[in-house]
Amino acid sequence: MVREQTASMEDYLEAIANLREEGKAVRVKQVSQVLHVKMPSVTSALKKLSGEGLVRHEPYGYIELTSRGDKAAKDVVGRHKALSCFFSQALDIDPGTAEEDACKIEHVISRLSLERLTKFLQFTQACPLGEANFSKRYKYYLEHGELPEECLLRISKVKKASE
Amino acid sequence: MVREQTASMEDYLEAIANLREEGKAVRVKQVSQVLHVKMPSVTSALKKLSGEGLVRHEPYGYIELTSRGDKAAKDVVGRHKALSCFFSQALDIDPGTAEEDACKIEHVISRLSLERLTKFLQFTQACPLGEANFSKRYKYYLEHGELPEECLLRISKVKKASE
DNA sequence: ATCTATTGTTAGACGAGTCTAACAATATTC
DNA sequence: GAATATTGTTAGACTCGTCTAACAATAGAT
Repeated sequence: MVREQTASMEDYLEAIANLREEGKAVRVKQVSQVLHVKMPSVTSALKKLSGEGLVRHEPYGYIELTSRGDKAAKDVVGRHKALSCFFSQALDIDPGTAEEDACKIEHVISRLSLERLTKFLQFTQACPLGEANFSKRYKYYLEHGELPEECLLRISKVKKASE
Repeated sequence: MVREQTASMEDYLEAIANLREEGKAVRVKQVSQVLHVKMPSVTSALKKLSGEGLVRHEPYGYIELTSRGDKAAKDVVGRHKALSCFFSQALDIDPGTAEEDACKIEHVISRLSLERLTKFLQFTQACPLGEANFSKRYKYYLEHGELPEECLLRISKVKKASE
């Protein structure tokens, strides 16, 4: 699946899908507010996306995604979630920054890197190595700039145990 | 330090800095080849960057960075290196993809996330937790889809040792 | 020193995406 | 149900960054 939409068009698809998800009426005004653009920009984007069969929109009516549009939107949303998850959980970034970065990076990251990022997150959460998990030790390292005592401690214990 | 350049202009600065670094003569042709754009695009970019005092360039002459331009370029290059390093080393992505992704993401990632990514990499490399380091275990997980034996094993050993 | 190949520049078109201004349709309110 | 407010559309300007085509300067070869 090649990336066939520009960053902007992906943003429109994503915004429509999110509004849909929140049960809100999807109208030009809403989209324009979410994306911080003026209404004519939305109209113009909708025209383009309709032309490509990703969106259904009669003038002055509600905005809907076609099944193809929905698929494309879900793809973007998935990328977004994976990224913001990675940033906030693995890197302990504040939600605001995590969102911001996800919004930008979602348009440019490769499939492979995204998949690996996800797996990395799963791994760090699945491989706790004792009572303190990886994330906790990382956060200690972030705060103090050096490895946590218990991390070094554990190494010596392991060595003893395997002797 | 706010991001004051567009992605394109950052690409030009970066390319000039890299060519410089490699000791090559920095000319319009070289830059155009590196960035896969035509020469008029380079000329036009140079005009813009000169106007902003980031580049020195007499018509038909060599291209140089001013000190401000150099600073800006070093900043981009630093972001690029941090990212490609993270992708290739922490996520075990092939160098080609790591480069590609770094090239895109370097223009949009926040300072904070970049810093954390770097620290994360340092941490995973500094916190080996025994003979097999974190990266190795992660790569095992990548290949086999489950935690390595020795990882689970170590946990029990640690538990035994601390009993 | 001239002729040719290469490199670089200028001019101008184009596509993408945004905006403002003006107008049109729909909703709301009295 | 007419007056007004809100929402949406159209038209057209603008920026950014790219391109092609045509021309100009420099470098290299004979």
